[in-house]
Parts: sequence; structure tokens; C-alpha cells
Amino acid sequence: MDPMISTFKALSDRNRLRVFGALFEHDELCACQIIELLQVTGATASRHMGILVSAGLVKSKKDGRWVYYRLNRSNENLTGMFQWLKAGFNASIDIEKDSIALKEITLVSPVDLCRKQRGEECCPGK
Amino acid sequence: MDPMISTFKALSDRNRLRVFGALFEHDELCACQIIELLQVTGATASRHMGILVSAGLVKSKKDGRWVYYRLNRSNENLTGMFQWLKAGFNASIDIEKDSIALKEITLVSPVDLCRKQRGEECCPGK
DNA sequence: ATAATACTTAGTTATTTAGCTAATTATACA
DNA sequence: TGTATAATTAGCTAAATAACTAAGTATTAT
Repeated sequence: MDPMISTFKALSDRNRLRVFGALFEHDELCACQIIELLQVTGATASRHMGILVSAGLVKSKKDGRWVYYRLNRSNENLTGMFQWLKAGFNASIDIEKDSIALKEITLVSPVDLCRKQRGEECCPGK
Repeated sequence: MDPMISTFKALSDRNRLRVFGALFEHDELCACQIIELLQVTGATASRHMGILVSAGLVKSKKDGRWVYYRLNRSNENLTGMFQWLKAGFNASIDIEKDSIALKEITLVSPVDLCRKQRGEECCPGK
């Protein structure tokens, strides 16, 4: 597909934009953190991330069973788009909510987050 | 809808991107010229233009039976996006074909173009 | 007034897409 | 080696979307 179209398609979904906003604030996020932020199933989150990755907007790094995501800053063509997006997010309100939620999410380790996600009511601060 | 999402949605269609490319080169185009460029029915062209207009990317001006479109340069938020798009188009190939086609299309007046479109094989240069 | 015409709206159909559950893959741990 | 687990893939359904034809609206021309 035309790279320009796939870029716009990738960004024309609310949940994927939320991920993007999150990656502006947190350099790197793992899949389970994105699941937690979006409150969707792992399958859904994985599909969204796949779309962002194949559009070249996001890079993924596998580490054992874990997958980490970050913005693909090495694509120079996207620099302008990133700036435009960042400016737009500042004006957007409900990214604010995500920002707060993310602070909570990133407070615990991915290990503990996954434990929580599979219902093993555990976690630090308890 | 979130203005950011509607912007991306509006731009994530090949035909609408083609219109956008056309409006970078030709300040103003009327509906029949867009129909001719895209080679779609009037209804389809109208819907596409409606989407671009309601996303705030394009302005329309009605003059009698005719409707003219141009980029909405008054929205400051879009300036960056416009620049990014323009740079992207320069790298894109098949916009080139449209560029050539448009030169032909804009050679004749909208009046003659419409005449041709309804099958009255007429036109100047004949 | 009537007819023609440039565009839009309504209604239909085929395709795409976002979500889910279930099955699969790849890795870590007992 | 077998079991648990993080993530992906496959398969399904509901909703969105792009295309068309046909009907409607507003404007010009006869």
C-alpha cells in the first residue's frame, strides 16, 4: 500500500492514537502496558501494534516472551508528522486521562502487571 | 468526532489524497474537474469532497450551479500537515500522472468539461 | 412556467476494519 | 521434559466505508 495512505490509516483510529500519545510520554512500553491502557484483549492490542509497526511509525523489540514498543524516530520522513501530532495532543483533553492512567500503570513492573492481568490479585503496595 | 481522527480519516483514502495533491497545484477546482480527475460518478466525488470539507481541510464556495473547492489555509493547525503532505507528494510517483491529467482537464473551461461529461462530444481544439 | 443541468442526498451492495474468543507460537521455569 | 505464560494468528461478527444508481434540490436557460 502507498506509504502515505498506510500512515494515515494507522493514525485514524482512536486507540492507536492513544498509544501514540503514550509513547510520546514513555519512551518504551511493553505489550501488557498497552493492553492495560486501552483496556482491550491482548489480541486486539497486538493487532493495533502490528498496524503501527507495519506503517513504520513504531518499532518493536522482542525480549524473551516480552515485546517492547517505541516510536520509530529513525524515519526522517516522519519527524514532521511526529511534531504535528505532539502539538495536537497538547490541545486534546482525554489524552490527559491516559497520561494519568499510565503513571499508575508504569508504577508497577510489567511482571506484576501481567500477574494482575491474569487475575492473581497481587502486587506491591499491598 | 475528534478533529485529529477526522483529519486522518479524511486523508486515508487514495482518491481524497489525489484531490489534495491536485489542490496543491491548482488553487481552485470545481466539482466537475474533480469528477474528471478521479473518474468517478458525481455522487462519489461529492461525498469525498464532503468528507474533506467537514474535516476542515478544504473550503467550498458555491457559485450558481457550480461549486469550487480550495485548501483551507486559514486553519493554522493544519499548516504543518500541509507542509508534510506536500513534501510527501513530491516523493510519490502516481501523483505525477494526475498532475499531467489535470493540465489537460484545466485546459478547457468547466462549461466545456461538463458538456463533454454528459456526452456531447464537443469541445475546443476541434 | 418548463426544461435542462450541476451537484447532493438516499438507498443498496461489497469490502474493510475493530472487536471478541479460541488456537498457536515462542520463551521461561519447575 | 512438561507446564505456564506473553504475545500473535485465525476465525467470527458487527459496524463503518467506498462505490454505484436513482431521486431530489437549487439554479440557469428557453
